[in-house]
Amino acid sequence: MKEAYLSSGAFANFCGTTKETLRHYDHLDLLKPKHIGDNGYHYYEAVQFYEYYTINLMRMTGTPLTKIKTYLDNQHVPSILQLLENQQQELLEQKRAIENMQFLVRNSIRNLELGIKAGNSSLSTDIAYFEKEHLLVVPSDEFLSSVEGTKEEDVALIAVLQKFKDVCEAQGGVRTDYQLGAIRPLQNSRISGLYMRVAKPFKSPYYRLKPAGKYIYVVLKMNWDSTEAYRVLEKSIEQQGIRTISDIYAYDLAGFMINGIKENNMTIVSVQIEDDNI
Amino acid sequence: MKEAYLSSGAFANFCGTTKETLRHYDHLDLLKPKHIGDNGYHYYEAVQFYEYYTINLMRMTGTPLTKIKTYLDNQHVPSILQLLENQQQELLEQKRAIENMQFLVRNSIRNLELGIKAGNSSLSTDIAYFEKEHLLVVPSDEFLSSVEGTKEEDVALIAVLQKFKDVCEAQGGVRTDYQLGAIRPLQNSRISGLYMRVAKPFKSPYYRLKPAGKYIYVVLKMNWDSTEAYRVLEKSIEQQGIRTISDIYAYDLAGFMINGIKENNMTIVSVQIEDDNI
DNA sequence: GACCCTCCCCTTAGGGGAGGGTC
DNA sequence: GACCCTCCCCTTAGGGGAGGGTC
Repeated sequence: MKEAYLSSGAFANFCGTTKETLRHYDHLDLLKPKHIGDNGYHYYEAVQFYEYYTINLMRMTGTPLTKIKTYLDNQHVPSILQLLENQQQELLEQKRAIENMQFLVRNSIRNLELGIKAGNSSLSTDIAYFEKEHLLVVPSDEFLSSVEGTKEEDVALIAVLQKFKDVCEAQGGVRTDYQLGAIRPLQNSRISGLYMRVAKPFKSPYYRLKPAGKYIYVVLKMNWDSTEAYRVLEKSIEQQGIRTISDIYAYDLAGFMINGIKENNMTIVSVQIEDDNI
Repeated sequence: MKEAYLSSGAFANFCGTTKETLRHYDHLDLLKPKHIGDNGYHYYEAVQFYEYYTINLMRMTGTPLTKIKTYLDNQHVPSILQLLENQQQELLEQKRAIENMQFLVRNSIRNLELGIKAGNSSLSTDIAYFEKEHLLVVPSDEFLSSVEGTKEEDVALIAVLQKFKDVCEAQGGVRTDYQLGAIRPLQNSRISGLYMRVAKPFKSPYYRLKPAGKYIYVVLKMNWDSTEAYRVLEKSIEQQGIRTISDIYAYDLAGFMINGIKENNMTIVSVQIEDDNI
């Protein structure tokens, strides 16, 4: 029963890989068939599944095959333990990177859907319940001081992005999608700060919670200039006698994914209002 | 201010990549510098960071650069949305794969440390508190029937592994490290079933909880044959008048990582006992 | 007919210089 | 001195045949 050999194809199938891969490992002396028939056929034993499994595990975390070979060649318990601890660290980092991207992708989908839903034509306000968001807010004056003698529109994007990057790193790698938004008080043409959404709250004066609640908003499409959107929003608030409880948030919904074309541009401008309005 | 160009090196640094990568993207017409100086220098604009960022995101999930190019070339909102949803799916799968490996690595580390701690020399019993484990148990008779006319030692490993794989898959991808253990009733030389540890409980007659609690155990080293370990354990239980509340679990601690060498072999044989023993 | 073998050539996403010019 | 350019060659982990034999 012990000599229940598997042909290369059968063994590959059992391991969930291909003959070519096994062949490659054979050439590297990494995993060799236990027996070679007179016909030249490669035969593997079932227990070699564990060897393949080990190789696969190490490979998954990016260990090169040559390095794997040295580990397998001298099976030394402490160094295997060391390797495993490195693997564990590596896996943690990979997981973090994936969670980063998940945040990014989730945000992008949410933004695009919000923009698409808004329809294409009129610039009209609407009221909806918005979920809470965690923001990293940098006050305008921190940019203005870093780039001398400029008005806010002129602040170099590079300085802005660098600032956000620095803050994120200082907070130990806060997760953001680098999508910029602006905060402006009502009835005031000056932006008080720029923000990015982040995944979680963090301890810093740069953190601000954008609370869940009712918001009045307008989506501006196919146009870079948001002053018209601000105007429509403010007029609507005044005419309907709505009591607001936040500044104005302006946020680019199209995002970096499709920001190359003017027709794709979508900006949402919103203000939180008291729950009992309307 | 808008023409604040960045040299290739500065831009690469800002994006967290290298000049060579940017050069590669340039050649592929994937991300080209906004301006080329008379000296041949490549200059990028800060806003191109977002283009790099997009490329990087897609690349992270395995999208080939040529495909990324077609997406970027025709910025079409619905197809970008489609792409993002694929990315999301892909990220979920990658995360699952990583969690699989984390389970595997964590188990291996735990096992090796348990084995190392046990010391090298004597075959003596000890009592300790063990955490609960989730097991996938396949009764012996299911193997015996699948391989006709064999005793348990002779059951082909391939059939055993295949059986476990099938059960795992039938349960929707139950997570295991494929490390085999055996269950044997006390005072009985016949194994009642084989098991593997799994990450979580699952709904199936094959699932069994190995509860947390006090266990008496012995670690066997540098020896494949565990009958001696069984004997020592049973004798100890009898002599000390210990009241047991489980069958005997025999489990290979060295695992597939280092199972090539007899000197590395480590098997733990344990039985749960009543909490008020000793 | 389905499987297996041994060459042998090909791919993706860059990395690493050499040799020479630019800030 | 630090940075940048254009060739040009190299790498990892296999994939894809061609041409020919085996179960």
